[in-house]
Amino acid sequence: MQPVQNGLLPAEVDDLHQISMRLNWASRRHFAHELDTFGLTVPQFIVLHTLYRQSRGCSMSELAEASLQVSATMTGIVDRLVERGLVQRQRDQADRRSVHIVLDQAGVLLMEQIENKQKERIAYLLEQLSHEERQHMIRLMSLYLEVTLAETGAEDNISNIPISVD
Amino acid sequence: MQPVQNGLLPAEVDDLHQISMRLNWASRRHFAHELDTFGLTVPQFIVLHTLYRQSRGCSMSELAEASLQVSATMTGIVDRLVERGLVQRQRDQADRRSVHIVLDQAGVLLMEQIENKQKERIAYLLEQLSHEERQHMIRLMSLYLEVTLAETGAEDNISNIPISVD
DNA sequence: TATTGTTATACTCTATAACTATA
DNA sequence: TATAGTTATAGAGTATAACAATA
Repeated sequence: MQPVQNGLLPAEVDDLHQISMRLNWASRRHFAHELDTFGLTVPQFIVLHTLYRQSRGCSMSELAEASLQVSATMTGIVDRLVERGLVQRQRDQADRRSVHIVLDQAGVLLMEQIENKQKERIAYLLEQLSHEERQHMIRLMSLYLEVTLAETGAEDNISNIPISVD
Repeated sequence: MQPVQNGLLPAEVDDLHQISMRLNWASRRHFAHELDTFGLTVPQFIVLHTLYRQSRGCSMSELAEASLQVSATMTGIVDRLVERGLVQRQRDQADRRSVHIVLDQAGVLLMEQIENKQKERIAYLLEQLSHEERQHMIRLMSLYLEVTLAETGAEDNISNIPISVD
């Protein structure tokens, strides 16, 4: 219980360390099981989500960067999404090396279903809090996300893809 | 911007939905890369962490439950930890069906290193907040964890293993 | 019969390295 | 020569089903 800096207590560090590790793992498992009921894996969902928010589509390299993946991994994930008819590969006419990925109609419908279900769960959580606490939660989790992304070396990520093509 | 219930705004739901998804994915990737520098995978670390906090060891089924995994998966993970000399398998004399897993000396040393490094990162994050905000963060993330665990159907988890053997 | 744990199997993710096609 | 993407390869996690040993 010795103060360290800025009044920071070792017990606070221990608590948040423990909680963040447990939350990371429990969320991962929960997320995977929830998506499994829709026949999706987590990485597949991340790709669909990226495309869902970028309705004009993405190149493979943009998808890879947004998903924090190398391009070879992205090839396999997109292969399976194409097989399921959720996305389409389109050759770029301007630069024929590039491949443009777009959501298919079935992909859009699936994402609407999934995101609605996810938001119900978030709403349930937030209903237990006051308006002030909700704002606090959003701010603190954003901070946590920023610190995490900064260490991962990603300037940006899935919700805010660095698109240079325009 | 229509209030829904308890003054909850759709925009708040959207924000937290977006943030929690991004945080889930970014943490997963960050966590995996950090552990890779120690030659570990995330599931391997979860098992080591469970044993680290339960110094008397665990049975395979306890490990599986604490890690939110089925036992067949646990067998493979423990196999690799044994090969690396981080844990040991011991036959239980009382019930010879049961296998007791304990951390090896090398496993203890490795966990000390890793957890210290992780706590440095948490401390860096917390130093940016006031004491009140830190307490808020701990409380709100605990709440989030609880809701997640409740939906996963786990009464308990990695830090608080349901040990009946005693 | 029931329980504990392992084996067999099949699929997905992941990274690295080598490769093709295009610029 | 450099870039975009794919293929080949190897290893790890995951779940289901079948199985062996023990209770």
